Parts: sequence; structure tokens; C-alpha cells
Amino acid sequence: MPSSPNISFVLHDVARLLRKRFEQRSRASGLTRAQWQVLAYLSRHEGIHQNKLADLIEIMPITLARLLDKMEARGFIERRPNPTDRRAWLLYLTPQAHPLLETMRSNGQKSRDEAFVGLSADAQLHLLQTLCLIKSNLLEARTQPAVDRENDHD
Amino acid sequence: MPSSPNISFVLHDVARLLRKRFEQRSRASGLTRAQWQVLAYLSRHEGIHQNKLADLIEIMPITLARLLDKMEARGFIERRPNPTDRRAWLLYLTPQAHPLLETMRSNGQKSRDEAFVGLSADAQLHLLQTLCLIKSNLLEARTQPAVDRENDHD
DNA sequence: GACTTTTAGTGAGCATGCTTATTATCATCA
DNA sequence: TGATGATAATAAGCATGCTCACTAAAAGTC
Repeated sequence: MPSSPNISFVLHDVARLLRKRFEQRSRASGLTRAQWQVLAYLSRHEGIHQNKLADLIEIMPITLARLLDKMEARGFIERRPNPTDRRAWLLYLTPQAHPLLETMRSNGQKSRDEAFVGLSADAQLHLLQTLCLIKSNLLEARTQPAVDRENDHD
Repeated sequence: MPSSPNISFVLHDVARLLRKRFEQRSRASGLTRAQWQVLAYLSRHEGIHQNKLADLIEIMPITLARLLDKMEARGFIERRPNPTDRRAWLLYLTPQAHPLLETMRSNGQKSRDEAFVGLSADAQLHLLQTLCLIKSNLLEARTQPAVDRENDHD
């Protein structure tokens, strides 16, 4: 934040600004970024359970449940009962959700085009790979305790 | 999300996981990531107005106001009246906030060390520069209307 | 000096994401 | 079969960030 800003802050800012821009653009479609992410993953895994889908997206099951509540109320997805397990639902897109997929993909592409002005295709690929590495580091770290002590590793 | 995941989704995931990890580590300190960001910026601009600080952090003034409410209640910052403008407050850290700065900086460093395993200093610098470019693109785009039409630029 | 416009800050209400706790059902094993 | 533990989903409550709307005060204008 002095001359050289903290990379975590910038990363957070970029994610927030990207989401904001995407949602400005998609307001007419009635889907937020988070709901679009759910729909995108679900479109490739219809019939999945909520817990499995939450695992895929790496959010807490309760967070997904709330998103699905809204998406179900708005007619984008449906929960069908699972005949072999009365605890679990099977998730499906509704017919009216399918045409949205292309629109939303296009909105995402437009937002990325805006955000990545001045970045070559190579640079974008490199960024993606770097982010995936960081994400896997963080998923790894999640399994280890986070200690709030002064003299741990220095 | 197919074989090659969407870069916006990954970026969002990384920001979220980084925040989560940081907050696990900082829970004892009583500051969240957002509050720490406010404190860090404020520590370099004591006496600033809320609107100016919101501009610096690039969040909405109302978002900052809520954060400051909590931080004031917990005794980390204070709002002093502005003698020359009764609408505005002047923001200051309290004495007990100062020792927190080092602890929080250290927590941030630890989280980054975890996240950036396998990234050279050069690679980290490159990532920072790339993110700053994207951020400025997004700040630029924010001033232009976002159109939700199909055939804009392709 | 009254009138309009701008600025600083907040209220209300929504979405996302978390932690912690609870309910209902299934699976296991004596 | 009946207790015990695991699993699927949700409830309650908090933090952050937004949009939209509003009040109070300052600044500019006639």
C-alpha cells in the first residue's frame, strides 16, 4: 500500500471489481456471479448431490444451499428427490436455464476482455497457471493449523 | 471449468481462500481482512476524511462507514469532529491499535508465504504487476456503460 | 440573503460467504 | 432390532460489499 501495494489487497480488489462489473452487465439476466458459477458447474454435472457440488466449487454446503434456494425460486434449477436416499436431492437445470448459459458465457467473456486489455494470450495463460498454483497451495494449507504466533518461521 | 477452468472463477476463489486463511490466523487479534485493510491504509493517512479513505481503498463510502462503526466500537479507531466542516469526521487510530499493526503485517506475510509456495520473487513481482494492470483496466471500464447485448464486439 | 447544487455521511435492504449448531436419514455393528 | 455414529441438508447469526434513498451541511449563484 505504500509505493508497492500489498499483493493480497490487490488480488482481493481485482476479484471484487471483476465481480461488480460482471454483475452490472448481467443484471438483466437475473443471475449473480455466484449463481452463474453454480449454474455453470451444474450444467456439466446434472443429477449431482448438493454436497458434491459444494465440494466442486469449494464452498460450504450451506452457502450453496442458500444459492440454490434462490435459483430454485427463480426457476433456474430444480431439486428432485433421490429415490434411494431421502436426505439428499438430485440437482437439475430447468429448461429455461439452458438458453441463459450462452448469454452468461458471453457476459463473462466481455468482462474478461475488458479486464485483460494489454495482456497477451500467453500472459493470460501464465496468469491462469499462477493462480491455479496459488489456489492449490491454499487448499493444501487449509488442512494445516494456522498459528497466530509471532516466531513461527523466521 | 471444463479442462481449463475459467480464470475469473479461479481469481475469485483465490481471493476468497486467501481471505479465509488470513482470518483463521487473525481471529485472535479481533480484526478481519477488510478491517485490517482499513487500518493499514489509515495508519498512513491519519486525519483523513471517510470519503477520501473510501476512495483510496476503492470501496463505497457506506461500506467503509459500516467497517468504521465496528472498529470504533472495538476501540481501534476514533472519529474526531472536524472544526471547519460539521459534516465530516477526521479519522485516527487509537493508541491500542498501533501494536496491532506489526502483528497483522506478520499474519499477512505468513499467509502470503503459504499461498506463494513455488513462486519465485520474480514471479511474485510479475503477478503483482499483472494484477495492477487488470485493476486499472477495471477501474477504467467502470466509467463506461456495461451493455448486456449480444452483438457488441464480435 | 434566499435558492440550488454539491458533498459527507448514514439508513434500509439485499447477496455471498463464513462458523456453529440442529434435524433427518442412512449405515454399521452388537 | 436397537443403539451409535456418519452424512445430507438446513437454521441462526455474523461480516462485507453493493444499490438506492435520505439528511445535514457547505458552497456557489442570483
